[in-house]
Amino acid sequence: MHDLRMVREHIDALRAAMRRRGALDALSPTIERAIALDKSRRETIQAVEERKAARNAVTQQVGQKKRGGESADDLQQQSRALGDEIARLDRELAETEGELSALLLELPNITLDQVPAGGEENNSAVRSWGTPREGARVQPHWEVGARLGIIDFERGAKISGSGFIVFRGLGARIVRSLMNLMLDVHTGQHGYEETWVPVVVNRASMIGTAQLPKFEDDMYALKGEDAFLIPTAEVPLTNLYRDEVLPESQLPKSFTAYSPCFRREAGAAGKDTRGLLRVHEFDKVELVRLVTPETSGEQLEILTGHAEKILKLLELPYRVVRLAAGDTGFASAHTYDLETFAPGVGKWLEVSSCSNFSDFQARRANIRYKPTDGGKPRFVHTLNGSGLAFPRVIASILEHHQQEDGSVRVPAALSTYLGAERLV
RNA sequence: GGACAGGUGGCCGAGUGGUUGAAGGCACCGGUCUCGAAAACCGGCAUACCGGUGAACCCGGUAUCGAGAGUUCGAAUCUCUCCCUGUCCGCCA
Repeated sequence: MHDLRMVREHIDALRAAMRRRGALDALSPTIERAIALDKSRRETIQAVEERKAARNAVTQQVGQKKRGGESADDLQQQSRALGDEIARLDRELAETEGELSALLLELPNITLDQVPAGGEENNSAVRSWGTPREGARVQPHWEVGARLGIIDFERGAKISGSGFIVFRGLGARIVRSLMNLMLDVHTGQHGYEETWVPVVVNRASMIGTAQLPKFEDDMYALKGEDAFLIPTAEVPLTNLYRDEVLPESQLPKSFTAYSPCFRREAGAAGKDTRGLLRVHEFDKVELVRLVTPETSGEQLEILTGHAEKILKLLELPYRVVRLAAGDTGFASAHTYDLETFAPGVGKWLEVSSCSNFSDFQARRANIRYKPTDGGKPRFVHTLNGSGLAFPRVIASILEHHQQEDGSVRVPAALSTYLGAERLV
């Protein structure tokens, strides 16, 4: 969400930012309407506050007269009349502010200077690690998984529906091992606080991290309650300090959590339907950081490095892609996608998306910090990234580490947890 | 799920219709005192929004006592709904 004053005073910058996202045409009416509403909002505020001040003066006189035993019928009459006007203006104001804040929630974040304008075609790899493997003789992961008996797609679909997976035997154990590996590295080497959070959250939390109101169709909503299954642990983790003020000395705060993630993928029907590439429920270890505004740029580099570390440990070649403005998520100001190559499907798979949200989420969620120098509370900057998402990592492992004989080599960092060096 | 009891400023806590944004205390900041510190004493100490030509400061106004709605000339105080917390009972992994 944007600061109303910023919208008012830097409207050109806002328009330019929307243009870089390729969304100016679509959002221009929203911006114009917001500006108009802001103007009428302030006019109404002035009108209503003037009357409130008048009424306050009158009712005080009523009080004095009554205490003196006098009647105050005329004053009461006057106050009642003012009250009627106030009620009318208050309704008008509520209506205006309701529409205005709804509009503000629809505007995406402003991307940072280093983010190129335009869409996906302007994404650029900023670095890469390892060598993507030639894939002609590599079996896709869904065939490997079925052949080894570690992934049961059919029964997942039977018990839950398409896009739900059952891992079995060593497959299930791989999930548990990935969870332990990632949490151990992020807590032990990267200094994150390990957390275990609810996967059901309320509407306020979903608005705080900007899944709502725009993406409600992609969320699993609980029947009979205003609550949702999380699409990522980003939601509970970032909202931990919603409506709180942290001492600056506690920043940066960093949290990691394993959680299942639930996504309806409403807009993606028919895309990546095979295998593990796009499922409705998956597992992930998430990284979240709350930092001071001055440091969020460097903090994104740090966080991205933490996610990369896992790919290195799993010996999976990857590239780091800086997303162009039009491909950058709604709430993000700067995003790096981590993509690992899966030779069996012949695709780069996004296994992590590391973002700096600047103060966009902090403003919505009202997460602030008190500066050490004694200044007024300011909004923190929030960041998060997957570290990493399991299914595509598993797909990549099954394909990249596939051997000539069809078995799969387990990288050393993982085999410690798995208790097996090969999947046969 | 049922029955009670509660939700007031950073914290504790007073306040049941009218100069209450809110007593008192703690914490915090400044000062006096002291060689210095402690104690004592004095003073300060909420946030948001609107306006006063932009910013800083300042000034005026409005709102805020869990949230929302209502009664009233006037609500922290009365009524209703909801949320949350505590205690007891029931149920349950």
